Amino acid sequence: MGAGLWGRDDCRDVACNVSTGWGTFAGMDILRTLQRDVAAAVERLYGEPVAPEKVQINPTLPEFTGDYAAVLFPFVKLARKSPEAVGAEVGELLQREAPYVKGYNVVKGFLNIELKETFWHELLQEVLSTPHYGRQPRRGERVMVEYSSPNTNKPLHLGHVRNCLLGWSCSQILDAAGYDVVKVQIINDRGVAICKSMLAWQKFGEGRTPQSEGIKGDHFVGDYYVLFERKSQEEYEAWQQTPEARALYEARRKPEQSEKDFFKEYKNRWFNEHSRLGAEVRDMLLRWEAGDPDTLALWRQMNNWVYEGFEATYAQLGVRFDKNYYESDTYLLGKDIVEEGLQKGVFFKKEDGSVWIDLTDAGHDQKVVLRADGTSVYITQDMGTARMRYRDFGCKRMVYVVADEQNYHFAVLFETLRRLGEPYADGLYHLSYGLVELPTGRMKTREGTVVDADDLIAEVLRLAREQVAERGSPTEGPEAEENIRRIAMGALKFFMIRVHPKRRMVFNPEESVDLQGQTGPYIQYSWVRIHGLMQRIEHESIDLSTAHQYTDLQPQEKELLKALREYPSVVLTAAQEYDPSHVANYGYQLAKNYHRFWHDLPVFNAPTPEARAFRLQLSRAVGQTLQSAMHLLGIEMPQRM
RNA sequence: GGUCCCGUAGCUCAACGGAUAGAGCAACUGCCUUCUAAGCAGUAGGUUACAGGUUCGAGCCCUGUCGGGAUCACCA
Repeated sequence: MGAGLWGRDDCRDVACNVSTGWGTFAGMDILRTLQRDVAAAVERLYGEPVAPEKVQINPTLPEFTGDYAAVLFPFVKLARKSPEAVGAEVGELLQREAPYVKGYNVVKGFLNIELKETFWHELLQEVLSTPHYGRQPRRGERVMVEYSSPNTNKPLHLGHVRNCLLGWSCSQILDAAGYDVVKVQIINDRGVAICKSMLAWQKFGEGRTPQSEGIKGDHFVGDYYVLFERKSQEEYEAWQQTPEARALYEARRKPEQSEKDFFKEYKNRWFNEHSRLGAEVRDMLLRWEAGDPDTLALWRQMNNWVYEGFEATYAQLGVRFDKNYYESDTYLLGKDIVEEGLQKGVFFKKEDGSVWIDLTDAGHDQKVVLRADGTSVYITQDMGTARMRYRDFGCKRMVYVVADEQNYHFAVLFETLRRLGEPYADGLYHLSYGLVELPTGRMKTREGTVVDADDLIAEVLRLAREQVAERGSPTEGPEAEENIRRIAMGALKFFMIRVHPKRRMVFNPEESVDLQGQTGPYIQYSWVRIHGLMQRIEHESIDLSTAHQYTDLQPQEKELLKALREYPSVVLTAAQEYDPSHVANYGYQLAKNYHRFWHDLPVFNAPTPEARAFRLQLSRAVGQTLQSAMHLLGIEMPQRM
């Protein structure tokens, strides 16, 4: 540090990017260049070394002149001068020595730097000539992303939609950031819940199938789950009238407790101790665990129906998985780790034989990791699957996309794995997202307010079709169908992804998804405009080689270029923070800048051939970047709107 | 009660500790005889829940208070 300012060595990164021809300094690294040169200037002027990363560079606000602003407050103390004086001195030095500076001005403690026009041309050229602009080189490191993770007793709902969209976009972003991403889901295919569906089908199904009834398999199986709950409720209500129930009520009711409240509270106990259906379900679960062939056959049949249904929904959402894990394969895992943890002294055994971990010093409680009877609990299984996945893929990072209800569970799981010394423990991340609520509050199965994923998608498609028809665009034929699908899903996806994952979000199915304003279609529309221009270039064979001769750059054009420059760092930030909303909001900003540019400045009808060439090139760069950014969110561009 | 998350315009959301807190929706005004008006421009809307503190500078960091949510199962 502090070796000469603007010496030969520096020339490489600052300026001499000669290979591209007409450029004289690197465009994309302008922030680092400014950081370094401002730091060097401060050091030269005031004799104190300054770390370049301490220099803060922001885009200049639109109401001031200049392109980028250096924040000078941190240096006024060591300079022993006013912020204005520091700005003037640093600005003067930069303008004299740095080849890329056109001018400067100082407002309060901000040094606004105006860049020469060659900088902007260089920047545009870099964006256009970089293959897959925004993608980082491969790191040779694997990351696993677990998302969706449904139960097989009911269809996917609104919450799964947010989960899937987050999981998918997060995977895409990590991929763009250079990781090799392995996308997995863990399917909860066993347990009491699916047995309820199985039993109801066995008793009341009369051999019906999804095919015979013409409904999706997941809905078909889900309907039997609901049927079971209904029959069970009927049985319960009948039971409440029996002498046995009356006696229990009189004996156990708390003072002030109403009959209704008492029986509501008693339901689980009743199901386990008195219910005939309950006994049958438990019996079925036992037969399943014992490997009874008939039970297993039924179980496979019903789950396969569900998987067919899930596949259809996943296809609509545009999400895929590299591997499925099934709870039926993993629910016994983790016991070896418990044994190991006992030996390491990470776990301890209580008198009854149950095994625990004490996390009180980490701000958590004591937690059971193995029951007294030697059977696993939820967290045992998660420890086991974590290790299995690490063996399967060697991922040192694993991301769990799971709703924030389970924050505590994952905090405990990760801390436990850390203490066990698992090699991937520091790379575990819970991508916790807030529940999707309806305007009326939380979705409740019992109240029938659950928004079904397939219904939701159908509704959004219907709305998009309506809008397309209203604008007089074609709605018939495969191409129109595909455009409608892209617009509809673009709207839905953008709506859900643009919100920070951690926030709870309110979703109004009535108004469903807007197609105007800060939306997916707004972004798609800007791309469609560009797409139209690109097609004209083809047809009319326009000469774009004079773009660099364009001199009179407009503010709208600079704004676009500034936004383009940010794209790679936005992708990196989104990957580091596991937060796709950054990319969504960036896409909106870029589209907004483009719409303004389009409105204010003629492209094809630009005043000069150079201006036209430049604006077409600029449009192309924006189009590519928009498409790339939306691709990271799983949003596809329609050919026309 | 303990722990964690969230409180920003009527609504839905932004804002690496930086300049006068920004967008969209809803409301009101304008702009299609020039590349698609799913667009653009404008008006109005704010004590960033509240009170202190840290510093050149706080919506953001710290402390407390008040509201909302989640969780604190040998359920998954």
